[in-house]
Amino acid sequence: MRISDLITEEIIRMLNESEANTAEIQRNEFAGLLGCAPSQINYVLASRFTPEHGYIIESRRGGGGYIRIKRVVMRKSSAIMHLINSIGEKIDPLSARVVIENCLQSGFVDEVKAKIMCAAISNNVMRYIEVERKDYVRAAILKEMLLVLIGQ
Amino acid sequence: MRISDLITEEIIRMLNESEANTAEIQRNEFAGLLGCAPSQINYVLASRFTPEHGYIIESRRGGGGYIRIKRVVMRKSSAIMHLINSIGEKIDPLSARVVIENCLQSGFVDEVKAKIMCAAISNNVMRYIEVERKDYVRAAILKEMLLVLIGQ
DNA sequence: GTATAATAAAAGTCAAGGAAAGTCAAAAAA
DNA sequence: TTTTTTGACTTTCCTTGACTTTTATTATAC
Repeated sequence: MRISDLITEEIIRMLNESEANTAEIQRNEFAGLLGCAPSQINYVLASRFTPEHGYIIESRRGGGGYIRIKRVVMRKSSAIMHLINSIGEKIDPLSARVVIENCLQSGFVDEVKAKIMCAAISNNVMRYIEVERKDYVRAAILKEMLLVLIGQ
Repeated sequence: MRISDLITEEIIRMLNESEANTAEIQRNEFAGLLGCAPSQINYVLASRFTPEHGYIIESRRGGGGYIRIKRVVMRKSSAIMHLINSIGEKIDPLSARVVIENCLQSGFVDEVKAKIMCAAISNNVMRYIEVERKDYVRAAILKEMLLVLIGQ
């Protein structure tokens, strides 16, 4: 079996194990582990983990450097639609946070947008709402904001 | 983990704790605390706390010397602060739209963020709120979201 | 007592070296 | 021919230490 396939499989395995669809490696260490030349990692990333394949690579040189492979979830809009449907007509604060965190991890929103969304459903807002309505209002706000994302 | 990151984190922490967005250190003491060479402090400041990053450094040598790191609060922040104050405790739908439009025009937000903010205070959300409370809830949501922008 | 000189206590500069990742072309394998 | 593998070389970033400059304090001269 090709070493390239080994590398590919190992990265995929790491991605599958990761909650955030992200694998982080140290190139030299990783190469040593799999018994190949460090630059072969670059070859595999360049040939099989491109944006066209649905991946984003970040890296950093120097001491403590790393290579981070992110799997971007395609069919963004259907994923968001799914999220919206899962919310239903009400949602508790914690679940709402999870939904937003999910969007952030999946790359549907950046950090600022995530913060804006959190702010919109924060306790500072919700204290103006009658207790028995909070979950419904929270769901309404969240869903409206998520709908915007589908258009992007 | 890199020592540079430690230094960075510690400075940021001090800045966050400071009311005046200012951190003051003694280079040698600080380096000793974090276990690094004193000149590494200079490296971190030169590479991560430049004016382009939004910081200003002042220092003084000799006995009782110091390094002062100021986080520059840009005009943006005070402008947004002003906006928030102008909203008060309630706002009607039209004025809210104007505020958001303002942020868009001023470049404080991009189009997607503006749409998200509009969505959060849209009629689809507001219909869950009792009529006499709508303006207050709208103001609360809007102000919370604007607060996020100050951090950017 | 004041002015000057010596000393000490800081911070600044810079270059060398090390620790990573990136590039590219040639050789090998499929 | 195309894909894989390797290694030499490059670039970027981090760390350290030797040396310099500035400022404050103390000692000395008058």
